[in-house]
Parts: sequence; C-alpha cells; structure tokens
Amino acid sequence: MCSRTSSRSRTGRPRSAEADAAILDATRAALVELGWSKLTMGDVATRAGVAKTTLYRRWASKNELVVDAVAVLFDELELPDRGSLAADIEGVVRQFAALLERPEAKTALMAVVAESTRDEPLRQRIRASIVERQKRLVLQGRRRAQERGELPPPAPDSGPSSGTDDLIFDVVAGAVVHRALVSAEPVDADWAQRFTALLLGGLAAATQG
Amino acid sequence: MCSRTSSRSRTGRPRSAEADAAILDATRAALVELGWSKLTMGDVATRAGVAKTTLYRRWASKNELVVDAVAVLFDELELPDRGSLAADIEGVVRQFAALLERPEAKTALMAVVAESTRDEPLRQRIRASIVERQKRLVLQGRRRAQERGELPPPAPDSGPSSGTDDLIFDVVAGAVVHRALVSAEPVDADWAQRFTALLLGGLAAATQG
Amino acid sequence: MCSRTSSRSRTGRPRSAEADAAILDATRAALVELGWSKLTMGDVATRAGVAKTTLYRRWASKNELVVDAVAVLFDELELPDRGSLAADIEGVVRQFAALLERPEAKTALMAVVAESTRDEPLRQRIRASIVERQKRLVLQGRRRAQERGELPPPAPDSGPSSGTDDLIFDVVAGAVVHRALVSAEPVDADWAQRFTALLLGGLAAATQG
Amino acid sequence: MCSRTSSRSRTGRPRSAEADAAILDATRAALVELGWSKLTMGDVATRAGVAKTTLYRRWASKNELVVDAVAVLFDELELPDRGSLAADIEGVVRQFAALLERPEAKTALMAVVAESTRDEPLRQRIRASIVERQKRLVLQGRRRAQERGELPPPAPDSGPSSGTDDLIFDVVAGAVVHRALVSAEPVDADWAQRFTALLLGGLAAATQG
DNA sequence: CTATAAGCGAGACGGTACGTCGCGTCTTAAT
DNA sequence: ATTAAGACGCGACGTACCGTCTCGCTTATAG
Repeated sequence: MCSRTSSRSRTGRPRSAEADAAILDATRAALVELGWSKLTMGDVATRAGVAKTTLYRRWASKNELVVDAVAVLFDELELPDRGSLAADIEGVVRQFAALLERPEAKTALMAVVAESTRDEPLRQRIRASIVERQKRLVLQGRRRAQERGELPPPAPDSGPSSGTDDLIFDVVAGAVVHRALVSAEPVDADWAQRFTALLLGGLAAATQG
Repeated sequence: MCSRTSSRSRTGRPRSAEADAAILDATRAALVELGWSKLTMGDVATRAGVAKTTLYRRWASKNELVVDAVAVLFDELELPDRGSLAADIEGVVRQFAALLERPEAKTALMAVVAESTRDEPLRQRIRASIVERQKRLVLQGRRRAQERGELPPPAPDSGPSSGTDDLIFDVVAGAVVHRALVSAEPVDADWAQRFTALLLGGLAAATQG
Repeated sequence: MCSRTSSRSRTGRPRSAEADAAILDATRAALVELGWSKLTMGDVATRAGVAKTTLYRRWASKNELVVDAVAVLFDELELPDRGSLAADIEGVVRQFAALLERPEAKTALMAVVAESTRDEPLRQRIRASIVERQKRLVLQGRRRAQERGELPPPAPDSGPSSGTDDLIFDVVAGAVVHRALVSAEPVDADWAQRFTALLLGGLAAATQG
Repeated sequence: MCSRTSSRSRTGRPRSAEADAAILDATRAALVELGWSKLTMGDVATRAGVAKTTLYRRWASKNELVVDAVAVLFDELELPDRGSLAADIEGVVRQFAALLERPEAKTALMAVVAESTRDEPLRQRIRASIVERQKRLVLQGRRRAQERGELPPPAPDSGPSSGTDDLIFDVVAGAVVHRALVSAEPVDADWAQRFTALLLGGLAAATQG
C-alpha cells in the first residue's frame, strides 16, 4: 500500500490513518455505483472527504488504488473444513462465486487484470494482493485432502507448491470467473457440483494413471 | 457490426465500406501499439484516414468498436481433426492460447468483458461476436468424439447443446484465459497436455459414473 | 442575387424559382427565432424544405444569404410627401426605426456590417442591396425640399449626389441605429422630433453661414 | 471584467493575474490577425500560453471576452481642452474615428453589438465597459462649454445627464460609426469639420428656439 | 516554546480526449 | 442539370478528468 520506509524522517505532520480507510471505502462505493470505467479520482476524493493531493500522495494511479480497495474483499475467502475434498472444492467455488457477484469485485477484477497485461508492476501488485490470497486456498485444500488420505502424500522432494497446484488453480478460478463474467450464468449449487465432479474425476485419473 | 436493416432508406450517399475496414484495421493497430486504455477514438480515426464523425456514425463507443475489431480474430479459430479427442482438445487449447498471445487480443479481451459487467448490450455483442465463435468449437469437438465412439452418443431428445457443453466450455476457456492473463504463465505443450489429461479424466469419470 | 448569365446553357432541369423564395423566407424566420449567430445553413435548408446543395448552388455563404434575405425589408422604405422637410425627416426616421425593431433586421444588420469590415465583396453587396436603398430617401427628401423652396436649389454643376447628402445620410442613419441598437432606447415621436429639430437647425445654419 | 467579490473564498490557489492580461492581449492580437468571425477560443488560449479551461473559467463566451479585450481601447479616449466647443467636438470625432480604424476595434465593435441584440447581459456589459466610457466625453464637453459660456448653464434641477446629452451622444457616435463602418469612407479633417458645423448649428438653433 | 517540516483542503493550472455540431463537398438515385 | 437525402473530411466547440501546483492552515517532532 502506501509504503513508508522505516528510515523515513520522523518530523512533520503524520499521515491520517482515517483518510486511508475513508479513501478505500469511497473507492468501493464508487465502484458499486459507477463501475470501473466511470470511477474518477476526483470523485473518490470527494466521497472520502479528502483533497485530491491526499489521494495522490498515497496511490500513484487509479489502478493501484482499486487493486488495494478490492484486495481486502479477498481476505474473506476461507476454507472451512467440510469433511471431504469434494465438499471443500464446492465450498471454495461457491465462495469465490459469491465474491464475484459483488458489483465492486465484478467490475474491478477483470478491469485491473486487463490493465495488467501492459503494466508489469500492476501485475505484481495484483498477484501479491489478490492472486496469492486465492491460491492459498488451493494449497490448503490439497494439504487437507492429503492428510485425510484422499490424495497421495506429497513427493518428499517437492516444495510447498507444485505445477499441479497451479493447474488446479487456473482451472478452478478460470472456470468460475468465466462462468460468472463471460457466460454470465449463475454459479449455483448444481453447477458447482457438476464442476467438482469433473475436477475430482480428472484428479483421480491423473493420480492413478 | 453496423447492421443496416433491409428497410433502410435508399436515398443519400451510401456509407463507405472501405472506411469500415480501415477503421477496424486501425483499431487493431492502435490496440497493439497503445493498448486498450490509451486507445483513443481520435487516434483511431486519424490512423484510418477518416473523420471522427464517421467513426461515431458507425460505432457508439470505444467498447463496441473494439469488440468488432477483435471479433474477426476469433474467425481464425478452427478445429482440424487430429484423430482423437485428446489431440483435438490440445489443439484448441494451443490455438486459443496463441490467439491470447496477440497483443491486440490480450489487452482488449478482458477489458471489454470488464465493461460488459455493467453494459448488457455490450455483453450481448460480445456473446454473439466472440463467445459463440469459441463455443462452436466445443460442440464440434464433442460431436466428432461421439462419431469416433470416444464419447457416448447424444441422448435422442437433447438439443444441439447441453449443460455439459457449457461446463466444458467454461472450464476450457476459463482455464486458458486464467493461465495466460492472470497467472501470466505460458500455455505450452506441457501445460496443454496436463490440462487435457485432467479434463479427459474428468469426462471419463462423469460418463462412467 | 443568384445571377444566371444570359448565355447559360439551356439543357438540364431548370432551377426551381419556388426554392429561392422558400429559402429567403426560411432565412428570415430563422433570424427571428435564432438570431444571426445561431442561424445555420442546414437549419435554413430544412425549414425551406430544400437540400443543402440547393442552397449552396445559389448562395456561397451565410453572409450573402442573409444580406439578400434582409434586403427586401428595405424595399418597404418610402418617403411619402408629408408637406414639409421636417415632417419628411421625422417620417423617415420613424420608418427606419420601425424597421430596426423587427428582430430579423436588428440581429442581421449589424452582424453583416461587422463581417463586411473584413470582406470587401460583402461590403459591396450590402452597399448595393441595403445602403443605396436608404440613401435614395435622403436624395429624394432633399430634392423635394428644394422644390418646396425649403432648401436652396442645387448648384448647377453638381451631380445627383453631394458630400452634404452623404453627411446627412450618415448622421440620420447613424443616429437612429445607435439609438436603437447601442443605446437600446426607443426611437419614439419625441426623440424623432428633437433629432429632426437638431438636424434642421444645423442645415439652416450651414445654408445661411 | 471577471469581478471577484470581496467575500470570495480565501482557500485554494488564487487565479493568475498574468493569465488575465495574457488572454486579453492574445484576444486583441487574434482580432487583428483573424477578425471576429475567425477568432476561436482555442487559438486565443494557445496564443496566451494558457489552457482552454483557464479561459472558460474567466469568461463564459467569446462575446464577453472580446468586449473586455476591446474595452480597454476606449480608456484611451480623452477630451483635451482645445479652447472651444467646436474644436473639442472635432477632437473627439477624430479620436473616435482613429479608434475605429484599429482593426481589432473595427471587427469587434459591430459584432458584439449585433450579438447584444439577443443577449441582454452582454448589452449591459457593453454599456458599462464601452458605451459609458464614450458618453463620459459628451458630458465633459458639454460641461466645459457651459463653463466657457458657449452653452447656457444647466437647469438648476437637472441631474448630471439629460435627454439632450443622450441625443448628442447618439448623433456623434452614430454618425462616426456609420461613416467609418457602413459608408466605409474616411473620417478626415474635412468631414469632421462639416459634421461639427452641422451639429453646432443644430445646437445653437435648439438653444435659441 | 519556538522552528521546522510534512500533511491537509481547496481550487487554479496546463493538458488531453471527449462526443457533438456546423461547415461546405461529395455521391447516390430520382426527376 | 437539378433535386432530396445523407455520408464525408474537417475544425471548433464546451466539458470532464488528469496529475501538478500553489495557497493558507494544521499538526507533529526537534531544538
């Protein structure tokens, strides 16, 4: 976020912590009301009751601001233990889908990813703030399934992550996003179940084969 | 595109067909050079050797223009018969990934989808111009696999499409897009193979179960 | 107006005479409704039920069109014999003032004169169409006063016009226009009387001195 | 000009006074080079080295801007005491005529008056900025002539101005403008002398009668 | 207890792009 | 050849945001 190096001068008026929160709240509110493309920095500043200079002192651009504003939504993602891998997958699918139904997430997520295709620093920020938060769930779910014995134990020389984790992540996140935003169809219980069955079947085949 | 109903007035100077082509070419060139967010209507008009008004007479907004400009890229997608369902899937995955590596597609696709979350007509346009073009390949691949006997024949009372087709489509397209644009990792032969194995395993399990 | 040389080709469809009248009527109507600066060629064409090309075939610019449209108003100016020079002057003053109260004249006259300061051909057109029509009244009034014996007879070697005529013309027309448009005060009977007294007094002094 | 009331907000960056001057200078320069009808706000802004928004923040329209730009020319008008009423009148006539020969005044004056026929606020602005500045000279000249005894002293109950002042003003200003801009003839020493003789004769007759 | 320094709200600033309007020209098919 | 219709290249419009700047003021720590 607005990183202040520790070696920074200690004199002068400190930045207002309330302003930070007000700005992020205002950003989410503006996303809900206006959507990504009609959100303006001036409007956010006005909503937050803050001067434009205050805003620019903290975030260099609309993209970074929105990433930070939306990132906290992804903190809510959790993986409560539902007893089986299938139930866990269905849970995370439904949870992610619920997130994507929130208008601020829906409009912002694809937009910042689109911007990130031509802005590497932004891509890093998205990865750190959003993507890793999601990926964590995949690792956690896999580990839990291995503990339950639903999946074979990890190869002893493998690190904390693996290519299969990446594959699963892209399949799960990609399918849900595509269903929700491109096909614009509901990610309901039925779809989640059918998707989970497909995924588990594939995993089983890969494990056995 | 700029559909002219057949009942349209016959009087007056007809619209230039060359202008249409020049504008779409210019739009793709601008996407490559500038990316979505820095593309301007004025710049496109200049590149196309056309007045701004001519551009606005045909497309109401940047969004619609870009959808039309990018849509033709999806005409190139084909499904040559590679002899097996696995090979066909790998083929379509690689083909779609190749498309997503083109800078004009990469920068435009997510952007217009993001916009479409708040613009239903735009979503319809995307569906008609882009999504259906992709989905066609899924149907074609499934039909071909059924002819080969790799998949059970269609239920006699089912229509040309099914819920499973939709599921497969979201999984394939979503996974490839997510891999390419969000994870920003290459969709290489290895990944395509592993993804195909996962998908086929899931399909087999679903068919047998 | 729209001069057609007599040696003009006789083939092809002849120009519509009705269109000419309709265009000039439409121009005056537009002047009344919109004023000079908001009058547009396209709007005049629409009002006249005529294509823009038809309009441009006859008049090269808005300025010329408006001069022609307004010029006919000045045909109404006459100098009925009221029995004395004073009465004649008052009459012409009131008549000219009445003309300047018509909104189409008010908005157009100063505007075209302003344009004519940088457009010599336009100035000539104004002179021929408008100014000479006014000046005629001065000559006529002077001649009539000389016939009545109110003014000394013309010098035998003088032409039909003189420097004094020009001076009188500028004073009368200038004062009325300034009163009506710049001071924006009514040219009522009282003012006309006081102005006439001033002018006649000056004429008498000049004649005697 | 752009009057700033004393109760104006004290916060925020104050407006640049230099910008005001630069804009008015640029406006006069553009009037000289291009004339009224080809003067554009964008061009003025560029010449002044100022953004278009800065210009619009101060003046709502081209009309008001031009009035302010031209108004300062009328500050130069003075009435040096030449010893007699006749000489004073000739002086003011020549001075006003000299002003009207400046291209920026010539092209702008009639144009804004024409616009003012449909724009009451503009008319007030012209009156305050330009007309009153001219009228002042008439009052001053009359007062001076009364001090000299060339004119009878003012009626004791009359205010600072009178209907006769207005009449004289319309006659002088109107005649000079008409001569210079409509008849487009030079206001030379001879014309000024003949005009002054006419006017003085009329005044004498009015005073005696 | 003052001096220094940064933060802050306000709003003017130089820019860039917008989407619209009017211009005057042109290309149709129909008189 | 002229007409109505309307597309065309062009240029200006007035507005909206951008990101920066200059104000006067506030709120901290350091001397």
